[in-house]
Amino acid sequence: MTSTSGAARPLRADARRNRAKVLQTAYEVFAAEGLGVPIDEIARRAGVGAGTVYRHFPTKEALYQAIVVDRVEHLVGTARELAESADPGEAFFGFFDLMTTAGATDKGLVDALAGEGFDIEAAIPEHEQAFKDAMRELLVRAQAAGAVRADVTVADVKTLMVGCQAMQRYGGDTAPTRVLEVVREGLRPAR
Amino acid sequence: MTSTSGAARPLRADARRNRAKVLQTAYEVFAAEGLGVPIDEIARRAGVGAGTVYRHFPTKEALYQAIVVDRVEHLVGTARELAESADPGEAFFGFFDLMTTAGATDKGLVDALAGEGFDIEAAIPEHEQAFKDAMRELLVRAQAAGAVRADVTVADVKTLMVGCQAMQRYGGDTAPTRVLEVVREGLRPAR
DNA sequence: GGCTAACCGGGGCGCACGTTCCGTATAGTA
DNA sequence: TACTATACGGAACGTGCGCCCCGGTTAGCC
Repeated sequence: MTSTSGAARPLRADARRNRAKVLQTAYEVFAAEGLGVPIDEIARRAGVGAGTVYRHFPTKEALYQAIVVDRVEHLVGTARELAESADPGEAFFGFFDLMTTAGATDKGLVDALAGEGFDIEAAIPEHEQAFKDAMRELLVRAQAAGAVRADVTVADVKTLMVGCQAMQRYGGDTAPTRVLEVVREGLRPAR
Repeated sequence: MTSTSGAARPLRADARRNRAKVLQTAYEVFAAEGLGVPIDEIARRAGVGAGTVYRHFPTKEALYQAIVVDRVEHLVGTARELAESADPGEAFFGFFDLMTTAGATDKGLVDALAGEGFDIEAAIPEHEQAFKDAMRELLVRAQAAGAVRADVTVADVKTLMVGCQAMQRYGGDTAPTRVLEVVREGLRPAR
């Protein structure tokens, strides 16, 4: 939840407060209801005017870009921590679960990953890259340990994650446990 | 691509022609670009006025409901044919492929299944039911033949299909073959 | 050919949403 | 306390889209 870039003059106290409130509110609302929520609504829930939102984030896309970047950075951090852990297979599947769970709780992230509303890869290529790198680490280790089939690529895994997130979001009547279990099983080496 | 219900007075020739043109155009456009395309655009491409579209389909939702119903009926028919076929496992996975392929070529269907824009289950419960019944037939036979793990339900399979469609639609850089292969593998009985 | 009911087109209404503008309030400073 | 740069709020604007309406046209029938 930090700033966008280069150090401009320090914000006035009220401005910094409002910026934080907007960011926090937007994070919660987007996570709960997806990227379709109007700016006015976010402003209202944050207790500020719409103009204030636009002063801090020149465009709606800039707003959830800030949020998604933060989210992705966290995920990358977690992935790196997991890569240190003992069991490569456990680490990989732990991260896989984390990502799919994130999809269940954060509708905004799913929208973003699915390109619903804006295009991550084009908007923040370096974060996309960092994410892929972290995941590659987990993947190759798990594959070397024989926990994951050798022929899947990082792109495959990412695609599978998106699919699993869609399942979580969609499958209302299904317990998510079993469908995720199916995908995990499919990722294991052939019998 | 038939009518909605009860036999009203037969349509005039030009009306029937226009209705067909709209339906055909809408089918193609929705499939190619999803349900987000404006009615005016469909009217334009069909070579009619927007008013004409609304005379035949009182609402945008009614329009793609007509299309989705038609699509689902076809799929159910195919599922029943497959259920007759020799190898239950082949039949099941053949249908699974068919559904995921449908997702790749028909963006509108994916939107509809995912509840993006409207809710199938609420709108056309009897078709939803027929779809589930046909799929159950395929599933239990495949399970009895030991081709599919015994603990997955019809709802699970449907959820997995939606997920696979999302993968197709999303995974631009990935060859869809491998990710679908992973899911299929996961559906097989435990080793 | 003439008559009427059915149908057509496309302009227009209402609403939602992203974005901008400007008069007002306030934090920071001397 | 007085002064100013900075920030605030929310009314207002433009656009896009679903949907309706009405003057003109045409199919079907005598």
